[in-house]
Amino acid sequence: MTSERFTEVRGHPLFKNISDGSFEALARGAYVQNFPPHTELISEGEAADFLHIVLSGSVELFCSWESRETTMATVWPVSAFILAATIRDRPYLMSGRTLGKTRIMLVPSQDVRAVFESDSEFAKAIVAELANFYRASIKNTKNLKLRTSKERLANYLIKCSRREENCLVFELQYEKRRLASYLGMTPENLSRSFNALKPFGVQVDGQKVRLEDLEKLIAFAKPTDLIDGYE
Amino acid sequence: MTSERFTEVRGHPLFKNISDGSFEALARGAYVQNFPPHTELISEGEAADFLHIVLSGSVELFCSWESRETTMATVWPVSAFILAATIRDRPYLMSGRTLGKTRIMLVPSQDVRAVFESDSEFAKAIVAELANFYRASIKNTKNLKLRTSKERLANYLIKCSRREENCLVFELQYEKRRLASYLGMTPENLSRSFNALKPFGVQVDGQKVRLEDLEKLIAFAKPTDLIDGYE
DNA sequence: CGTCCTTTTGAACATTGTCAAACACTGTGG
DNA sequence: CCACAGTGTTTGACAATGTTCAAAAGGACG
Repeated sequence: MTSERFTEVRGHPLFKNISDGSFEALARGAYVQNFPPHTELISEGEAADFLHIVLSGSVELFCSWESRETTMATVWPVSAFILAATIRDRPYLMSGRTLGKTRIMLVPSQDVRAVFESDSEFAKAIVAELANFYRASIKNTKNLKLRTSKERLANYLIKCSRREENCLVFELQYEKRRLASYLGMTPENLSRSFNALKPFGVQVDGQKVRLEDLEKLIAFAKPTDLIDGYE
Repeated sequence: MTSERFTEVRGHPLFKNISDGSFEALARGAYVQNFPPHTELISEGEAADFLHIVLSGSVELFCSWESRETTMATVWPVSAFILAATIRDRPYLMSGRTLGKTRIMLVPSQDVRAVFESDSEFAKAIVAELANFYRASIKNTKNLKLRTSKERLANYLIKCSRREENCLVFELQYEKRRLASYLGMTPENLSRSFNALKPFGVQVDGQKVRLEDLEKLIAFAKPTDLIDGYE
């Protein structure tokens, strides 16, 4: 039974409500591959031949232009990426590389498009997923255009804390240089921004972060669901 | 015959392939309204009660946070906006105001969601639309994070020229203060950026722009479809 | 002709980026 | 176990970029 091969992804919002037949059709041409750290999986400009789904590890999505580079997002399990390029049969707009050792499920784009045409439950799930992606991207733009780098960092830290039930001590999920790039600044500037947040109770030691006065930090950062909400 | 009321939008990608019955269902509760210039149609945070479609005039989408404001996009006829909020039944992430005198078609969100559930052609059209919006937003983020303000302006001008069959003389479509905000800078900085582009053949007089050396400007701006493409 | 608004210009300032060096951390190989 | 290279982080001095404030110039419109 083919559909039992990919139980890990069956519960993902994209596949939860589709028929067994549709899932079979997707699973038939799909395969799972293991990648070592720092492997470039896709490059911007390439044809979108496969829908990628991260099963374990993580993938950094980044973009380049004229020898500059910026981190756009990090994808954690279990999530799909480059869905829009796949469904529209357009070239990737972002490149992707593994951070740690990473397991990826690859589904041929033509199969995704075929099932999209035939299974309206799948089409609906794709609409929900794309709408969420779009709204996340709009929030990101607001964050970039309306806030200074210090404010972006403060709100990022609050978001980390919220994600772990408002825990006041946590580890940064990835290197500071990547975090800096994600937040739209240089590593040097990130380092200085951390220092500038000390008066608001932000303590950093390596990857460990302690928020000693969340109230004060929130008063400074002024987070709002319209920018910082998970949806 | 209800469906003959809204012939202007029948050819829009969202509605082109849907059944007459579906179009009727959308048209039944829909209405068209005229708005004077500078009228706020929607405010971020509000419930998305209607899908908006610009029939004539134009609408500025903008966002605010802590007394700062930024222009996110301008919507021209015939285009829908805030589709993602409508379909997901979430609050608006952006506010919208008319620029000139503007005619808007308003379709109740619940009708949009109902037809989305019943008509798979409509669902497919929505997928295409959302995917395009998402990719446009990613391109916008790349533009903001990878380029300086001068480079953003140069590429914007090239895009204007391209839109009019590479015409070297054209008018800016809206005020410079809005353009500045859209490009992520202050009006003062925009003014200086225009001056800084003079060596590349950029001549500005009021709203009129002349590109006297497109080759040179392109050599400076280095446009790419992966950021500047219309799709 | 004035009034209001936008745009431009200038100067001071703030923020962010660049470059170079020091430092810390990690893992390797002797 | 230590020396060492390689990488990432922090710091300082400086440069570039972008913002703010104030004022002048230009346009639109009654």
